[in-house]
Amino acid sequence: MPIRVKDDEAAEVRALDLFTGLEDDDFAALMRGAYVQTFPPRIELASQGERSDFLHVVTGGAVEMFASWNGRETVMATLEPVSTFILAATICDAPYLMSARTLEKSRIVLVPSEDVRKIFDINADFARAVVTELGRSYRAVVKSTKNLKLRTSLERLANHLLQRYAMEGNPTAFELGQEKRHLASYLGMTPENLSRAIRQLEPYGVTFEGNIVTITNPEDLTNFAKPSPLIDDPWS
Amino acid sequence: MPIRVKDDEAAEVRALDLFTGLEDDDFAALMRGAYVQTFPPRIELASQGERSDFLHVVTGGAVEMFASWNGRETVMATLEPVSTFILAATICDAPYLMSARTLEKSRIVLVPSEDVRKIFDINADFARAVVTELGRSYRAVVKSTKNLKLRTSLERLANHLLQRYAMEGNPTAFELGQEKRHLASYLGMTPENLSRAIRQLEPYGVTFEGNIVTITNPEDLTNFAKPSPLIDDPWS
DNA sequence: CCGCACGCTTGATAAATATCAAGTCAACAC
DNA sequence: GTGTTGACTTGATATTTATCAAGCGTGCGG
Repeated sequence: MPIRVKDDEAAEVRALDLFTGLEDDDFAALMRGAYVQTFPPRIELASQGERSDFLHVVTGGAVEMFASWNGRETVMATLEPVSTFILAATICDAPYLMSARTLEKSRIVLVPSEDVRKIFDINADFARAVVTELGRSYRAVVKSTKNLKLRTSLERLANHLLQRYAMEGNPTAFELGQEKRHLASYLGMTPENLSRAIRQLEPYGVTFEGNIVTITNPEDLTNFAKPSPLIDDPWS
Repeated sequence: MPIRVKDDEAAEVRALDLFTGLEDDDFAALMRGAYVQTFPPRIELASQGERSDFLHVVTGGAVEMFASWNGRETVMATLEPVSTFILAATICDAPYLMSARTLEKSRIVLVPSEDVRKIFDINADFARAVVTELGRSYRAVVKSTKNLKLRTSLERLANHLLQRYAMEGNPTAFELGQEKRHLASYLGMTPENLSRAIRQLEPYGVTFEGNIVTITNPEDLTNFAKPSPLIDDPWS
C-alpha cells in the first residue's frame, strides 16, 4: 500500500543538493506522486537490466549497489541516508546498470521517474542541480576506476581506511560500519585476502578488533597509502 | 596564434549530439570564442589536477585519456573524431581527473569553459543535452568498472575484440587501430600479458598479423566472451 | 647500407590474488 | 544449555598477473 511522504521526511529529502534549488510548488509536485516504503534487510530494490520507474532516495538504513555477470558479483557502492540512486538511469530513461539491495531495514522514498523528467524539463534550476549531481557521480566512478587500475588491493585498503578515518574526524578508533566481506568486494578482493591484507597493515599501525579499527600511526599509514585528492577526495 | 573556427569544421562540431539542439545564435556565440589548433603527436593537452579553461572537441587525429598515480600510469580511454572531452570538469568547474595527450597529429577545437557554462545557464535545450552526454559518460565508466571487477584480462580482451568487430561491421579481418601497448594499458594488463592473451584466444578463432585482427569463428569467441549489453554495449 | 631505437614477443621467475578446506568464534533459535 | 548457522580467519595450493631479461623485426636517420 503506497504511503504518502510525511512532511518531516520530505524535509530531509529536500535538504539534498539535488532538491534545495527547487521552487516550493515544484518540490511539492514531486512529493505528491512519491511514496515511502520500509523494506526489510536483503531486499532487492532494483535489478540491473530493468527500466527505471522511480528515482530512489534512501532516508533510513543502508543500501548496497552491486553488479553481476556470468555468476560473479561485485559491490559497486554502499549508500547511507540521505542519498539518491539511479539518477542517471532515470534521466536517460535507460536500463539500470547496477542492482540495489537493502543491507538492513531501510526507508526508501520513491519518486516517479516521469515526474522527475517532467520537472527537469520545465525547471532550469533543477536541471542544473541534476547536472551537478551527475557530474559528481561521474567523477566518483572515474576515481574508482583509477583506484582499481593504479593500485594494488593492499593500497586500496590502506586508502579506504584513511578515508573512513578522515570521515569520522580522525579518531584513534572507529567502527568499520560494514561487514568485511562487503568491504572486500567493494575493494575488489576476496574476504580471505582482506583478512590477510589487514594483517599486512599492522606494521603501519592498523589494528582490527572485530569491526573496530584502530589507527595508531596515521603518518606511517599515509606514507604507505599515498592518498591523492584526484582519487580519494569524495568531494570535487 | 589562435585561429577562428571555419564554417566546415564548425559544422562537424555542431553535428555532435551535444550541440544539435542549440539555437543558431547560441551555437554561433560558442564558436565566436572558440578556436582551433593542430597539435603534433604526443602533446599533453590537459593534465590531471589542472583546472578547466576549455571544453575540448577532437575534430581530427586521436586523443588518449590517461591517469597516473605514484609513478604508475594507465590509459582510461581513446577518443576519435568527433568527440568532446572534459565536459564534467568544465561544467562542475573542478580539476581534471584525467590527463589527455595526442596520439597522432590532431585537430582540437577549444571552447572556453566560461562560454559553455553561460549558454548552459540560459538554454534549457543545451542543459538537457549536457545531461544526456554526462549520463552517457557516467554509464560508460560504470560499465568499465564492471568490466574490470567482474572479468579476467582474457575475458576483457575477448569482449573488446568482439566490440571492435561489431563496430567495423563484422568483417573477417580489421585493423586494431591502436598500438598494442596502449590497448594493454586500456584493458588493465601489461604488454607482455596482452601478447600471451592473444595466443590464448587462438583456439577461439582469433589471429593477429601485426595490427590486423582476424576473427574466423565469431560464435566460438562470443561463447567464450559472453558479452552483455550492460557492460559492452557502447550505447544506452 | 648500417646501426640504432622501439615496439613486440618469449621464457623464466616472482608477486599478487583466488580458491579450497578446515577450523574458530559469536549470535541465535530451540 | 545445546546445536546450528554464518562470518571470519588461517594455511595450503593454484591461478592470474607482473616483472625481468633476452631476442626479434621493422622503420628510420645518418
